[in-house]
Amino acid sequence: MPELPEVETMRRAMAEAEGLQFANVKSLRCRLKPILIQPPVSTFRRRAKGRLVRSVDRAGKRVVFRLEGGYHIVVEPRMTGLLLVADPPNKEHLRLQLDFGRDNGLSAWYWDRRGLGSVRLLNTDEYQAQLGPHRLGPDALKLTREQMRERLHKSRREIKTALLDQRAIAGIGNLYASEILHLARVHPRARCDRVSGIQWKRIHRSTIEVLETAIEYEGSTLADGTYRNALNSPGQYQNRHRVYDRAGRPCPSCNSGRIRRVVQAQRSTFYCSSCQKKAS
DNA sequence: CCCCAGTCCTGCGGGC
DNA sequence: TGCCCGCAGGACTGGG
Repeated sequence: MPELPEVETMRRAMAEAEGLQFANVKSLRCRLKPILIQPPVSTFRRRAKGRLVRSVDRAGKRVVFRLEGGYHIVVEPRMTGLLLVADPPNKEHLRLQLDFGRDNGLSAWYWDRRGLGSVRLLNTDEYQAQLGPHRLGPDALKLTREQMRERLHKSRREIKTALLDQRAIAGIGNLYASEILHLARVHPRARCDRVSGIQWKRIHRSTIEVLETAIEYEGSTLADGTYRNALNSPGQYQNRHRVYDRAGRPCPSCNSGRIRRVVQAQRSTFYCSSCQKKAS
């Protein structure tokens, strides 16, 4: 499930397109229900063709190709989407081909098993409306400790649920929220308005630490094997998971507590009840 | 403001 | 062995 580290890994592979012209988009339709492509491929191609790729950025959990003329190609992988430059895990879930430049250019494929993701071409206004600051908060790797506290500390929500709110902070998903709170030794059910200053400091530091390390390891590939980097190789951060999907096993920090699984906002949360506290 | 359940979609694995 | 059902959780929506 691509979160910030996985999407950042995709972005780095796609950065090869910087300085090239967008050349073509092709639909590789499989028999499955098609993903959302907006506008339809022929219009997409006509509007984007020949435009220079000024930069390849990340907006939370989306890869954004910024084209000249104010256009943006926004790739949103959601649960099972991948951007590849090599052979895909299989052919039947290939959805789209994106070509940049000429002979020595870049061809990228969008692959998506469940098909919940999307690829969209947005103009400036559409981009602002759909991914502007009122829809997407500051990036989890860029905001300061004080910004993080300021954006969350008045809320009565539980901290784990609040970390998933992309309007508050962009990029953290279900897996890394558990990992961050375990490293920070903060209970996932702690109410934001009862989290102490020292705990905010630890949450902020842990956010940077977990996400940066996960990027170094090129993200997490879980047991279902879905996530791959652009060369179709698995990530390695799953080998460093502290709590995620490890219910019943001993806590890697205190070694005495067992990792528990609970459900918050219809999602699994993993934590250690002996080292993660609601207040301090 | 916030919470919850439902929606999209496919493949896997548990249970019988 | 085979089939069905529930679950995985990204983002979003509508109702309370």
